Amino acid sequence: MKSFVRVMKALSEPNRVRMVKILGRQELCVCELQHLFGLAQSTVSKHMKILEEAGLVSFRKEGLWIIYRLGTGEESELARVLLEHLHGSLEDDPQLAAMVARLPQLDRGRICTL
Amino acid sequence: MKSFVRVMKALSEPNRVRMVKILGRQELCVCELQHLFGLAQSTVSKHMKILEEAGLVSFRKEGLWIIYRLGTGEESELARVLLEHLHGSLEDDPQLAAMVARLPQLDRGRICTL
DNA sequence: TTGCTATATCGCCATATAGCGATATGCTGA
DNA sequence: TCAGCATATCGCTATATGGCGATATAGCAA
Repeated sequence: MKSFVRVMKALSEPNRVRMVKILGRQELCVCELQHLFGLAQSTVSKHMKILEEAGLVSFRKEGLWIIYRLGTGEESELARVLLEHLHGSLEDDPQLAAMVARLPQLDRGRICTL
Repeated sequence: MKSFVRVMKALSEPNRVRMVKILGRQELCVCELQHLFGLAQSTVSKHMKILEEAGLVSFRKEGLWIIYRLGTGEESELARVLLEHLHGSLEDDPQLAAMVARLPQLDRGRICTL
């Protein structure tokens, strides 16, 4: 029950859902997410922790950057089912679409060392 | 996005998840749920409204009783997927198991007209 | 080492929500 | 009509959570 609720809560917040959707397109570091979403760095970091603890995303370190990517859902059957459902859903969300449109212009080196 | 979050929020609360699980076994009126869960009537009613608005349960009236049953998920693909996932999951939750064990003794006529 | 940068964590505030009791609504039966 | 019961809604309180800025941590570079 605890892990079930953990996954459900993680995807009960629109910005976190969008983060998962975005990471489904390409992996991103925290400061890229911060610029895409217009949120404080601490807020993004907190969201990613919640998603990571739910088994929805994972990360690797690359120098100073923590690069997040979509999880495989292998730890949690529920996470796997929801990641699969999200793949192809919610594409009509305006805020998500706007961020997806800005994805190609993202330049990690330029944005993060500002 | 709004309907997605509505469904996820509805199943982000342990007691609501248990209510869905219980209704997967048999339909119940509000006062039966109230007695099973040991919650105030107003609390149960509020939970059921949230689940109903998410398309996870439906109800019919039978005299004074409002009898809730599991939804079919036909309005929401996400609801359908989650109801399917829940079928057979979380059976190990102690509180849920305790309530399931008490299900056979439930007697609507005796409980509700106390 | 020192300085710089990216991320994580902490402390706080505003809002959301689970819980309750009290009250309103709605149906049934006398 | 009126009385009584099941359910819904309202008002409130305590806790949870999303947001921020400030600070701590960690890694790279000089």
